[in-house]
Amino acid sequence: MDYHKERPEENREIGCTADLTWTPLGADSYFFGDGDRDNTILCEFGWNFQPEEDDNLGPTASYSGLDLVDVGDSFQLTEKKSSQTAVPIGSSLLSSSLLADKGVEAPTSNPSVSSSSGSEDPPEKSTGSDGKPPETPGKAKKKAQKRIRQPRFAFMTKSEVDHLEDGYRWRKYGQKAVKNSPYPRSYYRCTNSKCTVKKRVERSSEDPTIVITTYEGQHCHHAVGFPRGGIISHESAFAGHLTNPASQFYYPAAVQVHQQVPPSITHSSQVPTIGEPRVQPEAATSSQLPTDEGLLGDLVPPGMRNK
DNA sequence: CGGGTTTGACCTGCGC
DNA sequence: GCGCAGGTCAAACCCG
Repeated sequence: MDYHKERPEENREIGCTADLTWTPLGADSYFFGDGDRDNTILCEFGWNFQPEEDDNLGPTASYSGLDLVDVGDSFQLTEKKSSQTAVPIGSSLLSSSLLADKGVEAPTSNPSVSSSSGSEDPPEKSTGSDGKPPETPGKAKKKAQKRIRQPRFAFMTKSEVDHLEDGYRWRKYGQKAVKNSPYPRSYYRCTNSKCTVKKRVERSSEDPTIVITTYEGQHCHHAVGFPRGGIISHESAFAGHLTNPASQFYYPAAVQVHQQVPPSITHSSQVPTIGEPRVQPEAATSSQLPTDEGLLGDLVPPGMRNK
């Protein structure tokens, strides 16, 4: 079942080639969900999405010349007519919180809580790879077991700057040219030594004004806070992005999220998430707060809610 | 001097 | 098996 929908603004077409439904969440966003499959995608100016299931009967969507394709344990954002993987996605914090908002048990995939068996190591140097000489234990371990993917999620943001402020401190550890794109992809790692969160930042080759940010993992610590006074209370991998005046963000107001939850979303409960323990401090915290506004609440400082 | 960035090399996964 | 592309490392460099 294919259908298309015109965005109210800019008349940008969002193509959808899956049996899913678009549910308006406000002027700039839609929920793209299929309750039966526990997949939810929040499309904003760019989009946030979360394949929430392990069985991954994911949707295939397209936006601005990109295809979102379910490829098993992750999603791929690929350029049309190209097999190149641009943004693989796992599960996202976004829906996690959103679901929590709905009183639905949020998926928990806390990378900080070492995933799958304590074998998961301090990622940092575990990849002693790069090694020329000796095979460090870490390397051996890495070879022994497949690299475990942390939950990921990505979103697109219209911004002039590549690296958006999100309340956390990041250290850039690499940059690579991306095939079929004139823009390089930057790799960042949370500066907190105990935190394994990483993020990739790249510009859309289709629309240079759009920055595609992909987060992997969840922070195991508090954000450093924002200059404008807000200390991020709960963990959110992207607790902000709103402090940069040069950026244009399209996060729907949390209120809207509450009010316009598409029925389908509520099905997104069981959502295990990549075989990780459910215990997740962050999620727990979120769901406990009566007035919690979910991740979007985390994202959007009160003063910014009604853009 | 400490912390962050740059950048070339290396490793790994995947498709052909 | 090979080549390509993505991802990571780490030395060199930069900056406050």
